[in-house]
Amino acid sequence: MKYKAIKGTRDILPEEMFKRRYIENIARELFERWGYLPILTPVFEQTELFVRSIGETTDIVQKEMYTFLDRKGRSLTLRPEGTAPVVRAYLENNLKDFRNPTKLYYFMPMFRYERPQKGRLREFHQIGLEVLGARGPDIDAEVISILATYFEMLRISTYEVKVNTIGCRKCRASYTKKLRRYLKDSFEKLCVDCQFRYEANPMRAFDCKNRTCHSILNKAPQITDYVCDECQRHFEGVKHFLNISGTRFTVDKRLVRGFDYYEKTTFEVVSPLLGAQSAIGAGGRYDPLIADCGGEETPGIGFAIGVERLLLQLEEENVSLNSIPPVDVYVCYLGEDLLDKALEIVFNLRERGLSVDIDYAHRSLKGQFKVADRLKAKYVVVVAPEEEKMESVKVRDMNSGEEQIVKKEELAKTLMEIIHGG
RNA sequence: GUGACCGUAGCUCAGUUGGUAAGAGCGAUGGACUGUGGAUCCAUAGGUCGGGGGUUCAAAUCCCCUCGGUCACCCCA
Repeated sequence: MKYKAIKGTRDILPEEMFKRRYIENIARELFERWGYLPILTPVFEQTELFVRSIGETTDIVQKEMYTFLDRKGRSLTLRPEGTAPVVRAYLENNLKDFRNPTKLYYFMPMFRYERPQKGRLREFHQIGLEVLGARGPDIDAEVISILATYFEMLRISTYEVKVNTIGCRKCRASYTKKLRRYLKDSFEKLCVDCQFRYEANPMRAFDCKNRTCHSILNKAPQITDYVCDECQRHFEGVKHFLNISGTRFTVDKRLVRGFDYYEKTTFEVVSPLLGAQSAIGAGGRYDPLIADCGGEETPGIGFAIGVERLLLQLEEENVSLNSIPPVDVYVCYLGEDLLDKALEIVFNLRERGLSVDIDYAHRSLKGQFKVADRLKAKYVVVVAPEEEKMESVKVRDMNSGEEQIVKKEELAKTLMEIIHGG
């Protein structure tokens, strides 16, 4: 084979497409019931949008973006995440005048140049949701609880919702000083990554899995103990409203997000079943982002779910999803000269709304039945000379094996009745 | 970007110390059953042994490079 799907990408074949459509449909149904509307943004954007929103020093911007020049030398980037594009679209289209707050959801592919592993691809898909223009902790709780509700609707049970606050820019600045002061004494013991983080963003050290770092950070001052009064009140509010909504969650003081635009509330849904890439969904509040993108001061919050990880989780939990649906009727014909008659029936039944198929590979009758079986056909209609003489066909119930002769003029009605009516 | 393991038919795999082993099962197609599927039996098709180079009389097998996969680090959905 000459060509292959490029590293970290894959084809999504029919069987998986139906599973994806199922989880997508559940998301649509749920999100729209809660007042969220769909949006789709272009796969690429000006590189600058991502650099400024996600943050110059983040891994995504520094080494994971698919960035290229177009034919006029403009730098473009395949979107690595959904929030910045949605914010851009919100501002560009003045969506605040359409609905305020603006509640949106999306289902889009994302691109990151990473080394593929379980639950991590270079092209992957996210189901995401954003609320622009709502400031209070009540909306934070709504966003987190819709995420949890979604998992419940999918019958996922082995997961945990973690919630934290990372403070706003003001309180984070003073906290960062305190954290640096604490880390200074053990600086030599930190791993090289954390030594780098010490300067760039010391809070990220809480994510470090290095044992030494982990134990050092265990005794470090916690952001939750140092946030300003407003952030503290906000966080208490989030927990309060989460309790009202009946959402189960745990507070994880080590939960830090990787994008610069987050502040205050952060949250994550993790599963113990997925290996190293355990976050199925995650998000947070990003109040500074909209102003950073050139809009007026507007609060925002949202999350994204990794579709491939969600599918892995469903697999791990043995949740059975409908895949390729069976056909209602498979039409067989005995002899080439009855093809015309068979096709008339096929078109007629399709017009009535039944899913109908026929053999185009000129198989023997037995071969046609085998195909019917493989397609899980509920009924087979046989067009054959003997019945044709009586303007009739034979109808076989593929489950029971029972057969009956049916007048052609009554065929559609009869089939509609036994398939839908019964 | 780093490391470990792994690439043989559409799928799952077997292939001995390098020496007629290019093989099995499943699947596909056809037949036994000339008008009937899900069972059985038979037959057929399908492979540059991931790719390239090297060692050798001889390479799926040994060596090097490369591409890809898997998992972990890292990062994150």
